[in-house]
Amino acid sequence: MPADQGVTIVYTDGSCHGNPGPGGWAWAVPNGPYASGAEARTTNQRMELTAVLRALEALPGALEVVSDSTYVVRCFQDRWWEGWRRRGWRNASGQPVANRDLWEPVLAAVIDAGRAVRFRWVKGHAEDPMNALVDALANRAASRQVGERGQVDRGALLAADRPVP
Amino acid sequence: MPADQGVTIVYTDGSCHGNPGPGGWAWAVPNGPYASGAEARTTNQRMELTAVLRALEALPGALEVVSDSTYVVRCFQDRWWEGWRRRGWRNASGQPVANRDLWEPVLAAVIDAGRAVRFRWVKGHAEDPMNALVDALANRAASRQVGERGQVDRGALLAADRPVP
RNA sequence: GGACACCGCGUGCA
DNA sequence: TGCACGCGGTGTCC
Repeated sequence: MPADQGVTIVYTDGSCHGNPGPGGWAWAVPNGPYASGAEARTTNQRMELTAVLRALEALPGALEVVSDSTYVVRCFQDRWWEGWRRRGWRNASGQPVANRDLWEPVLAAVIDAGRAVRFRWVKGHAEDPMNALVDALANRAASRQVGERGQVDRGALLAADRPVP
Repeated sequence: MPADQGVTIVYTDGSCHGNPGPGGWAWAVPNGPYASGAEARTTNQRMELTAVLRALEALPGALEVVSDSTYVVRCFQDRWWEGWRRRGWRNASGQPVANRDLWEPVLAAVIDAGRAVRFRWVKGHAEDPMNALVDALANRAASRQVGERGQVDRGALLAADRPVP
């Protein structure tokens, strides 16, 4: 029996037209639920982070979060958050850590809650179909400035999905 | 008397079937000379640039180069070349500047020579008949893989010229 | 100095 | 519809 037993895999992504500008986020579980949302003016990093936060809030149990953002993944893999807390939320350059209002609830939900959450990085715009799916969802949310919820098709992932006109 | 007195206007264009693939370039002066050439395997950008370089070599005096390539025009209008030289021929992403072997002689012939050369952008596939002419010439060169030289008809610019099958 | 992402633009094609 | 060729910029970290 693999150690991954019971771990939910969730893909996350964010997009932001203009950066800063109108943005969108999305998460999706293969053959499971998905959700997306939008913000009128934000940054790419905030949308990547928001996608993770919304997934943490919506999904119970052990998680594997798959993202193409090293900003998100390396915070945990390289334990950036330890340095941030030790230095009173200053980064290595002595500047205030950006997006602290999002990082704090994320760390609370992962580190402080002692929850089993693993982060995995995948290259963007590559072969991974689930990464392509959340990319399309986040992009659509950013363009339409609305959120969606639903169930990922088990067949062709994005058959009915096309770029927004 | 306009300041443009004595400025030769030259239209340039490049094409490339497949990109990368067999390509062609062309330049033409309204009611003046034209030239075209071909290459067996190249890119669209290299052909656009080559068209400019050949025009600079062939035509004396002050020039107005008209191109539908922002790649070519914005290098001068936005002074990309200054950044490239400052950064040791790295682009803004830190990668080596592409087509440096063509950019260097072009910059030498324009910037370093202190020559009066202006660049103007026109939308491709629009109403401009001279842009259509050099597009047809470059396309024909790419398809036939041969060069041509001649004189632009003063009448209907492209009466005998049609897209190559 | 390094890395990833997010965009914007035009051209060239299939 | 989607790909390749190329550029500039911001968001963020180490």
